[in-house]
Amino acid sequence: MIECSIADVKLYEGQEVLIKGWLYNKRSSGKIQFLQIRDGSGFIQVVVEKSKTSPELFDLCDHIAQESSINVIGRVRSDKRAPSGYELDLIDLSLIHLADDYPIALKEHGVEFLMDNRHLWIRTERQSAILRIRHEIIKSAMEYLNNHGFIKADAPIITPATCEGTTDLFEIDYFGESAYLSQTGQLYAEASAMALGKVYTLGPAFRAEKSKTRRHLIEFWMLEPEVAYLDHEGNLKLQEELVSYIVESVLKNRELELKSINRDISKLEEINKPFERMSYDDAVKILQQNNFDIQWGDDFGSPEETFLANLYKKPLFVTEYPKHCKAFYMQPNPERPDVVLCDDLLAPEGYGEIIGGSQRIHDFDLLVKRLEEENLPMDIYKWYLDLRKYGTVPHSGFGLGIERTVAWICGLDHIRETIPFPRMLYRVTP
RNA sequence: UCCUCAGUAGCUCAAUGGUGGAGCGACCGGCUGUUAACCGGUAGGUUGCAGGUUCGAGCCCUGCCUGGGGAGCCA
Repeated sequence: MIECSIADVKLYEGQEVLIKGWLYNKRSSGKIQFLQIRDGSGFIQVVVEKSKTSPELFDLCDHIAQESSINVIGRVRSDKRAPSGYELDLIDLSLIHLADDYPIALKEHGVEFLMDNRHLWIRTERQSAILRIRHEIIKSAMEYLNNHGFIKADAPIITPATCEGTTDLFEIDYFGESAYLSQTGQLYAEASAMALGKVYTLGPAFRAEKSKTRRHLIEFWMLEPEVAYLDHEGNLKLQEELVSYIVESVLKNRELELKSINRDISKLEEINKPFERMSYDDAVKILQQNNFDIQWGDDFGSPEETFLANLYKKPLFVTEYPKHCKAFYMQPNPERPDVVLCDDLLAPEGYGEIIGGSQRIHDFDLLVKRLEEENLPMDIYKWYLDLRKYGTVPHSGFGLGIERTVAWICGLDHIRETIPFPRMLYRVTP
């Protein structure tokens, strides 16, 4: 007897296999039953014919409730009618646990109901496919970086103060002192890059902002590469390479999942290097020509970003924003000190910003001046300023938002489906 | 925080100010190729909460609660 996963069933045509899984759905037609089962790796249909089954076994199959756990022994048969190309003819089945009335029907449900039942919703074909694609995105991103000499050097989640100075933080009691949940690992990644050269951090980021849109989570995951001796231009190239590699890997390794969520694959196949580029100056001109009420110096909102991104089929870099729109640590353009060497990477199809990156200020005096201009507390950044006192070098990095990348690659309407248990405004359960 | 929409059966939704219904799910029965199967039957309700208007309120008014979508902020 071969025990195998549903994903591997294709390797055992004509043979008997044991699958340990759950009953996903059931249809019956009197003397024939169709059990759809799942095991986490995929879905397959088990055919139960009355004429080929004992009365006890046939009756057992007829009474298994949705999401009951079962072990199925069956013979693998290829069948053109099956979505995955294979079916199992039942030989034996044992019931591990008979499920109670299952709340989630394979029908339409409302958002609130599904979110209340997120712990069960993730069992559905669509949600589990999205989570497998999320895994592929994280795996391939790490694979790319690992293969290019990067060291994974994670940043702390509990931090003493704000890194960027603006956004709201979650405060925690750290043995009587105030500490905060990290909103970015970047400053620590910069320190690690000075030790290890090329590094990345991967971890959750927390923003206590009352954002209530389809693009925002309170807790989201961010991949933040940081590279010593890398300039702005090199930073853009690294982002292009990484994102193209991720898209290629998903297309190559998650074809079934993309199909099962009805993703238009042709749109992903157009994603290749080089990506589109546009300076902030040009972006303002284009927006003004298209009747946006915007002046040089204004930051873009999402309607502006969406308009710009929709001009192209590939991701778009918008570069060199005005200094005052961006964080204190970004390096001004030496030839034009009113703008900084930064980029936002906007995903196509209206998915908006998936990366924010920049070359960092490496000059001690300039960094101090910027901290003063932003009225940030100097003592908290003492260790960060040390990096500019002991062998400072030009360096660059960026943050890739995992969930927004998943939403774009999967073509989802809402970011809440991109992570197993989303944390959103006013929702912390399940 | 602001703008906007919504709350009726376990779920998705109907119901002109005048006797609260249907589909799905559950349960019972029928059907040998179903793909969210189909057909027949049974059970299932404090219409989010509190007031008000009215002969009469699921429906109109006020307040509150909960949720959806959007803005700002950003990944």
